[in-house]
Amino acid sequence: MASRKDVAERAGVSAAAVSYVLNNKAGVSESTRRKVWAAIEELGYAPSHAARSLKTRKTYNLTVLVNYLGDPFEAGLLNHLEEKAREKGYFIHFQTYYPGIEKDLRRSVPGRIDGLLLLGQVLQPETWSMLEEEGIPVVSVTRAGEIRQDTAWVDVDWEDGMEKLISHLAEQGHRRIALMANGSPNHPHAYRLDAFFEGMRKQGLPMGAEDILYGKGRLEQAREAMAAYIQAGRLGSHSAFIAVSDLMAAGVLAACREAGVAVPGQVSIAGCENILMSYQTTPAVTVLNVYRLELASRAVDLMIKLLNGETASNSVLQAPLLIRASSDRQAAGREEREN
Amino acid sequence: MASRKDVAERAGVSAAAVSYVLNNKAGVSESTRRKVWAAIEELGYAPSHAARSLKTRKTYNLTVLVNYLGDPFEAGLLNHLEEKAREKGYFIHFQTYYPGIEKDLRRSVPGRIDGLLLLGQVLQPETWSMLEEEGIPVVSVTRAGEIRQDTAWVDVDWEDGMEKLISHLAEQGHRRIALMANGSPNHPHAYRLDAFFEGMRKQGLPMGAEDILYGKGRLEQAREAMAAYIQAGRLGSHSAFIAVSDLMAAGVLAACREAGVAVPGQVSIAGCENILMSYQTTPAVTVLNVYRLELASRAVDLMIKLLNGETASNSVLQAPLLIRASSDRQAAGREEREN
DNA sequence: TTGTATGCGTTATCAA
DNA sequence: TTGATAACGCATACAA
Repeated sequence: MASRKDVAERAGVSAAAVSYVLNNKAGVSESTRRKVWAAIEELGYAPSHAARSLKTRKTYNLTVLVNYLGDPFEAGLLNHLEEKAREKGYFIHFQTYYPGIEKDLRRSVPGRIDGLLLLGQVLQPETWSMLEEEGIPVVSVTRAGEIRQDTAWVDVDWEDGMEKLISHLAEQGHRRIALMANGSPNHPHAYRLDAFFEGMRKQGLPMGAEDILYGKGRLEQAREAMAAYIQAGRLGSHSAFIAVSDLMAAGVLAACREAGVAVPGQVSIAGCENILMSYQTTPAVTVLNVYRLELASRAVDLMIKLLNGETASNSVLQAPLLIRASSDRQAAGREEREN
Repeated sequence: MASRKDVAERAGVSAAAVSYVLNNKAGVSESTRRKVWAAIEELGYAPSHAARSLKTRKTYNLTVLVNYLGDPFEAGLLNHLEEKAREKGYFIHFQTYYPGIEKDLRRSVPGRIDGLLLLGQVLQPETWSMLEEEGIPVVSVTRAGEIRQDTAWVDVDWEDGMEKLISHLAEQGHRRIALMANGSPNHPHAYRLDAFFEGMRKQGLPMGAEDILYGKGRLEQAREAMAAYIQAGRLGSHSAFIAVSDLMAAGVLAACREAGVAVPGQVSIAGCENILMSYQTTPAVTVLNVYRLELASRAVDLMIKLLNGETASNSVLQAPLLIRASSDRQAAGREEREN
C-alpha cells in the first residue's frame, strides 16, 4: 500500500503538501495540486483510515442498535439508514440489542464509533454515562415509552396515528377495541401503547388492563397470545384488534384464520407500519403508512448535525391511514369479488 | 480517555509492560501483571482501536454485500452473520450491492476491512484485482451462477433441493412446471435457475426458455410478471410454479389471488427458502427449509480461517422439503377445514 | 505557498 | 523479566 510519503516523493513535494491537497486546504498552488493528484492516481493511493482516525479521533463509523432484524419494519429502517449514512461518508455497523449487550457496548464503543443510533431502546445508566463522557451523540429513530429526556429523536406522530386508527374503527361500529402490545417498556412499541391509551380516552371508548394482549414483537408470539385469548373463550369481548406492529397484526390474523374466526366479519384487525407483508395476507391488513425512508433520512441528518456540534431539533412525521379489507367489510367484499 | 502510558505510570511499570500484559505475552511476572490489571480497572482503560489497527494492519471489520435487505431471507442471513462475527471479535458493516458501488468499494475497502462476505454477487475484475492485491479474503454465502473459481463459499445443495421440489410436484401429477427466476446472472438466484434446469432434465420433464418468468427478486415485480402471464392467456401452459425466492413465490400467489386463479386447484406454487411470510399466506407456500443460522455460522468460520491463513474448505448444506398447502390438495383441504 | 517537526496510541525489537 | 525506543501514516502548528 502506497503511503503519503510515497505520494510526496513521486510528486516531488513534501508530505505535508499531500495532506493539504487531500484535505482541500486553502493556499496551495495549482501546480502542486495537480502534481499531487497525478501522483495519487498513478500510485492508486488511498489514505489510511487507521492513521487518520488516530490523529483526528474521528472514525466515521456509526452503530445502530436493532431490536429484531426479522421484523421487516426494522430491516427497512436499517437499510435506509445505511444508505443515507453512506451518502454522508459514514459507515454503519449494527448490533442486535438486548440488555446483555450493553456491557460489551461500553467496552467496544469508545474509539470505534462517532455516534449511536437507537431504534427506540432505553439504555442503562452506566451506558449513558459512558456515552456522555466520550461525547458520543445519540439519536433514536422512534422512541421508547420512557425515553431519556435529552436524547435526540425522530419519530412518527403516534398519537395522531392511533387516533386515526381508532376513529376509523369507531366509525365501523367498534366500541371494544383490544391492543396487541409488546410487553417491554424498553422498546419503541411501548410508545405506541401509550398513544393507544390516549387515543381511546379521546374517543371516549372504554379501556382497561384486560384490553391489552402481549405479543413481544414477534409474529409467532402474537399468534400464540391470540390463540390463547380465543381458547379462553374471550372472543366476544372485543370486536377489533390493533397491533403495535404489523408483524404482530399478521400473528393475530393467523390465529383467527386457524380458529375459524372471520376477519373482518367477527373481528377487525389493524397494524401500524405498512410492511410489505401487511398487504399480502388474506385479508390485507389496515395499517398506518410509515415513511421509513424519510424517517431514516431525518435521523441521519440529525446525527450529522450533532456530530458537527450544531444544534438540531427533533422531528415528527405524520403517518396516513391505509384502510384495507381487515377492517372494512366493503373493502373485504371487493377483495372477495376479485378472487 | 486513558492511554497506555497513563496505565503504565499508575502501575509503576513501563509502557511496554502494559502491552505485554494486555496481549498475554509470556514472561511477565505475576506481580507486574496484577499491578497492570489493577491500573487498567481503575482508569477504565481500553486500548485504542485506531492505534492498534495502524500498527497491526488489522481492522477486525468485515463487510457484507447485501442484494436487497427487504428480502427476509437476506435480512436473516445478515442478522446471523453479525451475531457470529461478533462472537469471534469482528464487527460487521453492510452495504447494499449494485454494480455502481464497486468503484466506491475499491476506494473504501483498503485499510478499512479485513474480509469481504458476499451474498452471491459476481464482482468486476478490477474489484477482484484490488481484493487480491490487498490480500483481502472473500467468502460467498450462497453462490451466483458464474462464481469465480477460487472464491470460498458456503451454500445450499440447490441441485438436491430443486430435485426434491420437482419430484414432489411430479408426484402430484404436474408435468409442465415454470420457474419464476431473477433475471440477473450476477445474483445468488441465478444458481437456483441452473439447478432447476438440471432437476427438470433429471426428472425427464420438458423444459425451455418459455418456461421461465422473470421477477427480479422482488415480490411486486414477480406479481406483475405473473399477472402479465395470466393476462396473456398463458395460464393453461403450466400447472405449477417454482419461484427461486420465497418473496417471489408470494408475488406469484398474489397475482393468482387477484386473478381468481385457484391455488393449488389450478396451479401449484413453491418457493425455496422458508421465510416467515411463506407460512402466513393463504394457502401457505411449499418451500425448501434453508437453515440460515448454520449457513451464516459456517461462513464466518470459513472467513476466520482464511483470515488466519489457514486452509479451509467450502461447505454444502442440505435443505429439506416442507410440503404445504400451495402444492398439496390434501394439505389445502386440511387448511380449509380448519378455517 | 511550502517544508519541518511533533505527536496520536499502539506493537515489537533490542538491550539491559 | 523489564525498559527504552523506533516505527505505523497521518494532520497540523510553526517556521521558512
